[in-house]
Amino acid sequence: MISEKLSAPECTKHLMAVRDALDVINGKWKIQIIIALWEGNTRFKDIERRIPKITARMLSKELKDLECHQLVKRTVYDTLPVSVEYTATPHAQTLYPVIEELKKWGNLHRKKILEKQQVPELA
Amino acid sequence: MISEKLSAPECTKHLMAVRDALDVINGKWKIQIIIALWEGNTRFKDIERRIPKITARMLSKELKDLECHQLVKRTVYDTLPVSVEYTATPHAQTLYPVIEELKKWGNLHRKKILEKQQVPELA
DNA sequence: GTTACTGCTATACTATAGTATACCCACATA
DNA sequence: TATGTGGGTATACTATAGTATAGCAGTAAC
Repeated sequence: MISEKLSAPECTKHLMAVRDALDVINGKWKIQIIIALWEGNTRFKDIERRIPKITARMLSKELKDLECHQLVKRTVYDTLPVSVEYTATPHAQTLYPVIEELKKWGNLHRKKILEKQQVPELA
Repeated sequence: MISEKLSAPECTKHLMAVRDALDVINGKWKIQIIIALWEGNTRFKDIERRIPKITARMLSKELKDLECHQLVKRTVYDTLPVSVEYTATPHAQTLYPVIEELKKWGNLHRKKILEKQQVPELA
């Protein structure tokens, strides 16, 4: 179904793109963080509180990763004490359809798995 | 942009669905394996040869995972010696749009990242 | 002066993913 | 008898992701 149109090198290229995407959104926290930002949580502690069980260490690391991938912008305000604002970039917005597809498929898959677990003592 | 329509528990539910999806397709090999099956590679050694650098150990483990998630069907034929056929299930087909979105976004993201790396000595 | 909040970092650990290498059985071929 | 193929498993390792806990600097509130 894919191979009909693609040569092997082309196919490898597509696989690389999929890998690239997964590498960026992979892990337990990245999508949660992006969504938290979309919800309007912009301060470090706000995000930390919004996402259950995340540690400061992970949040810090993941924010840096996301910034590096240009999905998050970090702005430091020269207040006393300094306040730091994290915002999702326009580029992060382009992830929306991906997340939607993942969400849809996650729900579909859950139903599929549960469906088989039912009807155990039918026959 | 998401929060406007969703209460916190609803949002958590959606996050769970995304997590479920990522848990299934996550890792270096699963999508590659599914695509190899779509391409018509059905025998263990065929798949192993089709996917560069995968080891028998990983292939074996990943095929079991995928079977457990009902994305792959394993059929043993009573030949001498036994031959084993792996096929993608119809349920695996439902992953197609997800993979497409990941591919599209992977390409978009690559362009985005490269775009910034250019123009270093413009000004 | 003590407590608490913000925005982190450091250290040490566990758990999971992935790699490398060798090996197994049953059969076929030379 | 040796070598190769199909379909794997066993053992041991490394690397990365994630957890747990503590602490620090600056400020502010009581």
